[in-house]
Amino acid sequence: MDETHIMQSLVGVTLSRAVHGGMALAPSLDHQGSEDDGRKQDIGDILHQIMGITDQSLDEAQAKKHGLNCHRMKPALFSVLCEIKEKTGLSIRGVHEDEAPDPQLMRLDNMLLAEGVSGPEKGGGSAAVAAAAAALGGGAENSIEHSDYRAKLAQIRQIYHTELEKYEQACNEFTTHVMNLLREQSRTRPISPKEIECMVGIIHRKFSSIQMQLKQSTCEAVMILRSRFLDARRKRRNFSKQATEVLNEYFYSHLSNPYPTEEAKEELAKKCSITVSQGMGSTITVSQVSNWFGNKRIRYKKNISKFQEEANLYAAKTAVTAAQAVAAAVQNSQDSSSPATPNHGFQLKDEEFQLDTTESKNNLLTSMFTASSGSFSLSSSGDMFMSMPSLNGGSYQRMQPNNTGQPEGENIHGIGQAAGYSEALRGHPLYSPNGLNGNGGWHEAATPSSVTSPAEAAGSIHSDTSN
DNA sequence: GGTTATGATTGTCA
DNA sequence: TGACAATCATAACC
Repeated sequence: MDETHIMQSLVGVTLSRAVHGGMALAPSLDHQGSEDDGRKQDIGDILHQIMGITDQSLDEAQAKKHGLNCHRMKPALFSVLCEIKEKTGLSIRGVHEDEAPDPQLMRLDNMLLAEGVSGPEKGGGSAAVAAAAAALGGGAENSIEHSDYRAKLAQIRQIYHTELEKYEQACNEFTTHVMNLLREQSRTRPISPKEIECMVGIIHRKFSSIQMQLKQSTCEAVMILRSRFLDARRKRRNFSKQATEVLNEYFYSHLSNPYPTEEAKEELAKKCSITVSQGMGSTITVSQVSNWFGNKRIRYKKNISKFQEEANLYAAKTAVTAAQAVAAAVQNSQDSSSPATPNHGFQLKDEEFQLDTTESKNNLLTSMFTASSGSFSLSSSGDMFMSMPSLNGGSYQRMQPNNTGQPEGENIHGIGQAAGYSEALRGHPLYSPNGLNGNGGWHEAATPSSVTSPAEAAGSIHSDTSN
């Protein structure tokens, strides 16, 4: 628009002034009268041709351009154009604008640097991963997720750098192209180096805004990655069946005081270090054990009846295990002390308990003892279940039968107690809602001073064997 | 797709 | 600091 304006003003005013003022024009212009008018007309035609170049084909324009470049009036016209342009101050606007760094861009850069996307390749993102892991309180158990996280981060990093490189290359190419164009144009129109610089600045700003979009989307991708991999809620996986069983066994075998100590938790965590379901390959941590017990206590307390069956199941299960262990112990004892006495009540019972499923064991136990529980010393078995070896493969000391040749029914002390547990589930304070204190808590049900079983085996993880 | 189960988080309290 | 209660978010099941 300005070019046209300039041209028009050139034709109307400036040029005539230039012509009459004796600027660097051909000497023939100093002639007078009608000849002057003819020259003006000539210049007007030239300018008209210049203006018309844009409407012509490339070849036509090229040819015309060459003709004009060779025209004798060209230097004079060009200098006039330069003068006008300088006076009108059209050039170089905003060259030095926006010199201050964009805070948004700075934020993005900082974040990408912190996340290990930009910056040095070495250890890319590992610091961020480590920090995130520390924040989550995780340890080696998160290594798999973290390696996955790193892999994804590396992928993002690679895409980011590739795209960035592309943009930079495109920017350079475009800048070079524009500069060449401007240099070429500067032969026919006044273009100062500052203008070229200004144009380069504009191009760079345009490209940097595109880069900012790239950085922004990269940041978003990293955020999504973080939330997916490092937000524990998102990565929730159910524990494996075995792990749950281990935890449940402990819980129900310590129902009077289901508060494992740190050591017990560690032991449980170790014992549960079976891969959680869905093959994530993680192990259960101490804090997960704590969570599990916290949840379990609350949910058990909230709906005891619902857990009754489960409690029954684990009771029977543990009882059977205990009975088997007792039988084995007795067998060993007999083998070593009185090999001449091959038959003992335990052996038969042991065989009877070689059942396939826990349920069938449970049913058997129930059918065996429910009706005749009176014949077994339930009183002595009140918390027998508490002392049963549940998970650590530890001691059965409290389960050692009295090897005193009592009648068979009473000899199967452990089994009787197991039945007693079954009974207790219905009536014993330890396994009834009454086992909880008035506030629905366990703390008063088993005081710390009384929970340590003297018979607890060394190394046992039972931290809170009941009273 | 709705419901239930369950692991994890958060805020509060002792 | 650990336990509890409420809640969230997801998995699992129908």
